Amino acid sequence: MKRHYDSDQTRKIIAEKAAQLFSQKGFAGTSVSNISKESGFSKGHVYYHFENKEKLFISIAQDAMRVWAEKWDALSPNYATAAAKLYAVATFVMDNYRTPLLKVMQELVTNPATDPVTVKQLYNLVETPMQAYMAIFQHGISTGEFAIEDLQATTFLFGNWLGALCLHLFTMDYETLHRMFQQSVTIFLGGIVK
Amino acid sequence: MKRHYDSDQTRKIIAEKAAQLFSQKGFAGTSVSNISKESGFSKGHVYYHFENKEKLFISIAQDAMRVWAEKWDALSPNYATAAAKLYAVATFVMDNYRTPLLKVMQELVTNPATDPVTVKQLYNLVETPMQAYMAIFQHGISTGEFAIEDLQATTFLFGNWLGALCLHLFTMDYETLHRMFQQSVTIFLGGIVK
DNA sequence: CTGGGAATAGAACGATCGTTCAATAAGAAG
DNA sequence: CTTCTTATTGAACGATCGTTCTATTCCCAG
Repeated sequence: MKRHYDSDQTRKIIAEKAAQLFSQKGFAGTSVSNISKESGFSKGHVYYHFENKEKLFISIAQDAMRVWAEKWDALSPNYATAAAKLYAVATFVMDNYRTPLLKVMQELVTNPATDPVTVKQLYNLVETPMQAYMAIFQHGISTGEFAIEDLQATTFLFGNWLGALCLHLFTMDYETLHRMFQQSVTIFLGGIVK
Repeated sequence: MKRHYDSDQTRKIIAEKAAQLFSQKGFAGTSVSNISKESGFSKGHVYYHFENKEKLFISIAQDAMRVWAEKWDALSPNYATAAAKLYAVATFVMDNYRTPLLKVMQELVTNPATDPVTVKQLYNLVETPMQAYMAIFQHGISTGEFAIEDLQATTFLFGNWLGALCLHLFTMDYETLHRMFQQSVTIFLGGIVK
C-alpha cells in the first residue's frame, strides 16, 4: 500500500499554518476559513485531514510537544551544571516558536465548552516541558547546587514564568526578549542556589 | 436632569458579568449573546449602554485598572519595607479577581484585527500595575534593600510573573495558588536583595 | 392624566462560524 | 484505456456572530 501523490505534505502544511495562526490569535480567534486561506487549501480539505478544529489543535500540540522534548533531550547533555541547563532551557524555549501554543492550550482547558476528552489530552501535554524542568531541578538538588524545599512548586513556577515570557514572542524583538529570558533565570537562580 | 429609573445599575451589572465572562473565556470566546444572557438583559440593550464589544471591554478594563490602582494606593502605606510591599502586592493582585483581564488585553493587542485606537488605549492600561510595581522596586533601591541593575526589566519580569499566575485563578484552589504567589515573591527576592 | 423622553426587549440584518457532502481531478493498478 | 482509490474542491448547511432597528414599556414633568 504505497502513497500515491503527496498528501502527507499537504497535511503538514495545513498543520504548520494552523499552528502559526493559533499561536498569534488564539483558538477562538482563529477560524477554519482562516486556516484554509492561509494554507492555500480549501476549507473542506482541512476536514479531510482533521476531524474537526479541536482535533486539529490537539494534533498540532502533540506534535509540537513531542518534537520539543526530543530536541531538548538531545541538547540537554551538552550542559554540565544544573544552572547552565536552566539558562539553556530558557533560550531553548524561546527559540522554539511553538511554545505560545501553551497559552492556547490554557484557553481551551479553561473554556467550559471544550470537550472533556480534549481537556484531558491537553492536560497531559502541559506535563511535557514541566518534566524537563523538573529533571533539571532534581539534578541541581542531587549535585548540591540547589536548595529547594518544594520541587513540585518550584518547577511549576519556573515553567509558568517562561510561559509568560513566551506571550511576548510576537510583540517584542528577539534581543530584548532574550535578555529577559536570561535575566529571569538569573533572578530565579538567586532564589534557589545554595 | 435627574435619573428616572435606574439605568446606571443596569450598566454596571452588564459590565460586571461581561468582565467575568471575558476573564474566563477570553475576548473572542465570549459573545455578546453570552453577555446578554448571563446579565439578564436583551442583546439590544447591551448596545444601548456600549457602542460595541471592543468599547465594552475597554470600559471594563479602564474601570478595573482605576479601581485596582486606587485600592492599592490606599493599602500600600501599611507596609514598611519594600520586601513586605512585594509580598502584599502579590496577594493583592491575586485577590483582585479582575486581573485575568490582563490576559484578555494581551489577546486583543496581539490580534491584527483589533482597532488600532483600541490597541493604544489598552497599552496605556497595562502600565497601571507596572507603575505600582516599579514604585516598590524604586523604594527598595532607595532604602538599600534591593540591588537592581535594570529597574525597567525587573519591573517587567515581576509583573509578568504575577500575570502568569493569575491565569490559574479559575483552575486552582485559593490556598494552593496563594502559596504559589508567596513563593514567587520569595524566589524573586532571592534574586534581587542585597 | 397626558405627552415625551429614557430604558428595555426582541426581531432581523448580513457576515461568518464550524461542519458536511456531493462532485471532480489525478495518479496507480490492471 | 479503463477502473479504482485517493486528494481536493466548492457549494451548501444550520448556527451563531456582532450589530442595527423598530417597537414597547415605564417613569417623570407639565
